[in-house]
Amino acid sequence: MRHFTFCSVLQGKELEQLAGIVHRDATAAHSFLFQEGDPAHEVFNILDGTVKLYKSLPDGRTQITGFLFPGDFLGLSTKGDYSYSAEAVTDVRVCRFQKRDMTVMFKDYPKLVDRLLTIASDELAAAQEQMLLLGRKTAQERILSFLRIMSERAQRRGQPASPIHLSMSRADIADYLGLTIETVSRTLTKLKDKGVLKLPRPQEVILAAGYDLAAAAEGDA
Amino acid sequence: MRHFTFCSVLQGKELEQLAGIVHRDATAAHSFLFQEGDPAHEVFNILDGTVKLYKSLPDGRTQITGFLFPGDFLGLSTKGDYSYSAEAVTDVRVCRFQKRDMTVMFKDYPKLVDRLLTIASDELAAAQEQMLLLGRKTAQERILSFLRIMSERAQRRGQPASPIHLSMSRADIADYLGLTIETVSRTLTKLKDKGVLKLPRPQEVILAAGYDLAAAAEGDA
DNA sequence: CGAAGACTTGAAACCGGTCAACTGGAGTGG
DNA sequence: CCACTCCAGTTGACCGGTTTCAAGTCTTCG
Repeated sequence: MRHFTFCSVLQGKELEQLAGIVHRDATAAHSFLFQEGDPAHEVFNILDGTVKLYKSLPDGRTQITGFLFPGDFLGLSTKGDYSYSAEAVTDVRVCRFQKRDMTVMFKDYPKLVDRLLTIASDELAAAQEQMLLLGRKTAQERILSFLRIMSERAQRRGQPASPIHLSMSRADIADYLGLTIETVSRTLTKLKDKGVLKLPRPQEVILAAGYDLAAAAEGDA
Repeated sequence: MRHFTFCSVLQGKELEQLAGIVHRDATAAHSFLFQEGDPAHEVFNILDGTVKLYKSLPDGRTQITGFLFPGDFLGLSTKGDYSYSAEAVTDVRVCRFQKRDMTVMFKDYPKLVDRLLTIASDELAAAQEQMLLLGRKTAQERILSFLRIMSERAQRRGQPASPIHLSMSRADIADYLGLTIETVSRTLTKLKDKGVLKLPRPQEVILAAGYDLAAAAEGDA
């Protein structure tokens, strides 16, 4: 299936109707799309770049709950206030629209409801998978799971499975996997020494051909 | 707000219409409602008892992603196959109906769509909170967070905030918090020795009056 | 070329895990 | 009625993977 964004679909079909409803916007790396506690009346669709979602404790400890890439939605299934923060990891382009306008779209395009539920279902399944990772996997399994996730999402965007380009820092990877930056770095080095992967640059991972990433990420030797 | 189940609401209003659609059922403790990989065509509403949802790794390591109590839904936002297993912790009574029948209900009761999205949104927020717990909290913070969650959910069902009745075993608590049963036990003992709580029986926790559980669960001294 | 920041590497400490023994209450049967 | 068994929960001693603290190295960019 071909990769596409919600916005581009809308453009093709209902451009005039949606003029003044859908807005395009650019956001610089490290700036917020919104923060925990902000009222959630906007929905975003990522056009380009990487966004991180996270929650923090009072003393600063942080857990990244997900990364967003082109085509992904943000804020769709959020009611009331945002319960997490969204920050641009790289420079980002998004399209945004008011949630109340989406209700209007529901009436005209009832299939959107189904699509929305599918997205919510996928998000929840990913969240449960991440709980398994955070609660029960070793550092090495977490790193391999992370590489697998990044590789599969790149493929869904039409990119090759390997090399994997990591647009986020070691600190972000650590905050996503519930580890420290040192453990992330050490574990990658160990995998490199084992011949599982190559690291020509810190942000580029080349997987060894024939390595069963999925099995290794689940602890199957 | 008064506690009620979806089923009881339906009963009052649309009993005849739904005859043959909604079924009541009893399930013994430790038996499955469904397992990971089963096709997801049923939706459940818990009437009585406790249910656990979990995912496992090939070697048996298990992460419980949530507990369900009377009034809670199960399978609502699941598309395709279940990506997790659901098992009765205690004897359980549920009401069940086919998801395809729910689509019919959508047409007659459009507010259900909104309610559905609210449930999905709440589930996702809880999942993110749990990721923060699993990725970044200490054993003591996890136990206190757990007690807080159990207490608040009991209150939503019209029960007092304390004493807290734990219907699940130490093993289930451990699998929910990403710990071992020994650490769960030790941490509870430590909190008892500090005077934070009393443990008249393993499944009954009495919180010290005036103790700020919410703050302690987030690491505020 | 120099500075700043990201990443890596090393050594030591520590929190929670592992392994093992003990306790206590519920249920059973002599 | 009491001894026995069973199993969940508790407690203790030790271990080890990950964190912490502290240097190093590499890259980028002015």
